[in-house]
Amino acid sequence: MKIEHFISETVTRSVEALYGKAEGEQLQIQKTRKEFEGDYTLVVFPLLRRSRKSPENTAAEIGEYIVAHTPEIKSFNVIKGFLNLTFEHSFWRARFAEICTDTRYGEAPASGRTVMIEYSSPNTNKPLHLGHVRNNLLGYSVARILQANGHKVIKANLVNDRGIHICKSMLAWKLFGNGETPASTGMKGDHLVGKYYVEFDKHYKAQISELMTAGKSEEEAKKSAPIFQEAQEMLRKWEAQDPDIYALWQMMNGWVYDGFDVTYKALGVDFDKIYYESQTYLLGKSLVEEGLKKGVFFRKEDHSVWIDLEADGLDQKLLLRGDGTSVYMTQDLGTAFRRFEDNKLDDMIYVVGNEQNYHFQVLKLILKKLGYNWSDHITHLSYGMVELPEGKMKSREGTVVDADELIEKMVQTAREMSDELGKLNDCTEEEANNIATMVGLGALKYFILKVDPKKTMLFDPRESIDFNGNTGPFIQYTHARIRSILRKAEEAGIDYSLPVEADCLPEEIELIKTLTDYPNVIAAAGADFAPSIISAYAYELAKLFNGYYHDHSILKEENTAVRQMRLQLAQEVAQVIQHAMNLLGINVPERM
RNA sequence: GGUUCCGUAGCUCAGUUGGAUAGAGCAACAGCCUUCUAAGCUGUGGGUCACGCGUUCGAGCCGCGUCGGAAUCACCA
Repeated sequence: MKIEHFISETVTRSVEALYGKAEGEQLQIQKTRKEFEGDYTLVVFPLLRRSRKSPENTAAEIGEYIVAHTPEIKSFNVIKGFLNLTFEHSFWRARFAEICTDTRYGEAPASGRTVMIEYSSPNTNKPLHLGHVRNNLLGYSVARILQANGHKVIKANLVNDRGIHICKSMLAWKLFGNGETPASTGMKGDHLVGKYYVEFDKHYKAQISELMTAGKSEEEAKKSAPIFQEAQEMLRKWEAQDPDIYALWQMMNGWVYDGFDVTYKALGVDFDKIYYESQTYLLGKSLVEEGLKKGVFFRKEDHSVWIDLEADGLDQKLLLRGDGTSVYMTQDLGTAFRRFEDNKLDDMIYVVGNEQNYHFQVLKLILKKLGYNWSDHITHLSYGMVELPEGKMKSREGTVVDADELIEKMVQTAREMSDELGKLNDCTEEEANNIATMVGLGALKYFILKVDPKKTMLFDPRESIDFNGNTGPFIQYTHARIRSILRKAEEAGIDYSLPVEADCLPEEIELIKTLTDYPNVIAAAGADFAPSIISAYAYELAKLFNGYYHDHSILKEENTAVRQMRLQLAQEVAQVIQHAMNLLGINVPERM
């Protein structure tokens, strides 16, 4: 039985026996805080009306009753209105034995729900940067967490492969590229295409200032710059499926996809479905027709279609241009509809930056007004910007942190640090590289995932590369140490798989209690889409074990039963750490 | 101006449905390698939880207001 159920049932029964049945009132039970004696605590303040006694007397009365009627509970103490209950060691041992035999500990049974999570969704005109890294890591981790909560998860990526941005790169490549390819330059495809996007911008800016010195206003200059008009012409040709443009588009996008694949692989993220906007951008028009018929939308004189959301505190929003072409919102209405219909989704989660909060607010509202109740099951997992110590990232000013460079730097630093510390001296070159990769990426991933998604976060490259403190490598390190102990136990032929009856130290009880909490942590992280809850837990567990590890010997313990219990405990801690890190998409090395 | 979000130690961040004396890490200082991995452990100092009012036995958390910051309010995606 789950421990929370056991406690709440026990306490509820006792309270009812003393004061009669409660009327839907929830008892407040929580883990006892470290500075007090006890395992679980009942807050008695809400019960005072029924007991008609002081908080202290009420708590004492309940405590006496519980201890007298519950063999598993050893003792109680009362501080103000808090009743602290202490359990017998045998109770914790039994609970620990349950955890050890559960091979899928922490994971919830199948829920029968299907959830789609869309993340990454890159543009194909430039490489991924730090903002995308946050997006990808969040999306992937939340997908893992939802799986652990028993849901069927579909990871989706909607690639924005068409539009004026890619045409800019294409045009600049055509004009100035001299036939360069990833193969001929040795450049990663996305970086090569990105290079021409920058190239376009350079010429564009030059033309604008030229036109402005010739007397045009900035706005005019922006519109009439020849290179810009040429890019627009290219987009028109693309939409008309001009064979030459189409071939160029396919070739350059292909380069970008090859480049993205490398980055995704390095980050350890993947997808079940990849959608391309070139195939979905015409969707949604029928929904607009439907909305017009229902009178939810209206048409203006120029034939453009709008919805008036002023009554909802928002403003008017365009849904279809005057020439009948669709806009972003049209497409998103269409794709949402298709996805719910095609996949029988229960929930849809979009991992998209907070600059689109308004968009998703409107999207949900419109679907609701069209009568689609599944609109309530759309979640925008919004995340804040990643800022640098010097200020904001601006791609045009060259202050972006490139994802590939960052990954390389992290791995390289991990390698340098471990060489310096002599950590990997007896590894082969290949092993050492693998470990450095896990550690470098672990540092990066943990650094990003431990922050609440909705907050703007500061990425300090120097701090992220510091492997001390509340970091991924610290947790990985704890895991590696435990594995090392277990290897040695195995070499010594110690069998610690059998149940043991040793008494536990307070630190050991503490560890078991923390392990007991793991399923709740996964559930909470799943409900809030919050990898940060998992990371906080993993750190707490690792820290707890580290302190214990320093103060008590495991292999050298002479009492066989105690040693077995400690080995079992170590093994279980390692497994839970590994599982938790897995949910964050972080690999844990066997040694480091 | 409207909408949404943020404001917690010098810095970066936690803080579960409202509960006990608000927690970590970094930085600073003082200890700890003859003993299972020192990428570690132990200790010290550091706070008007932006501010005010309210609800409550009880507020960092809930409500209202003020101040400060961010995003957004495109026939871009």
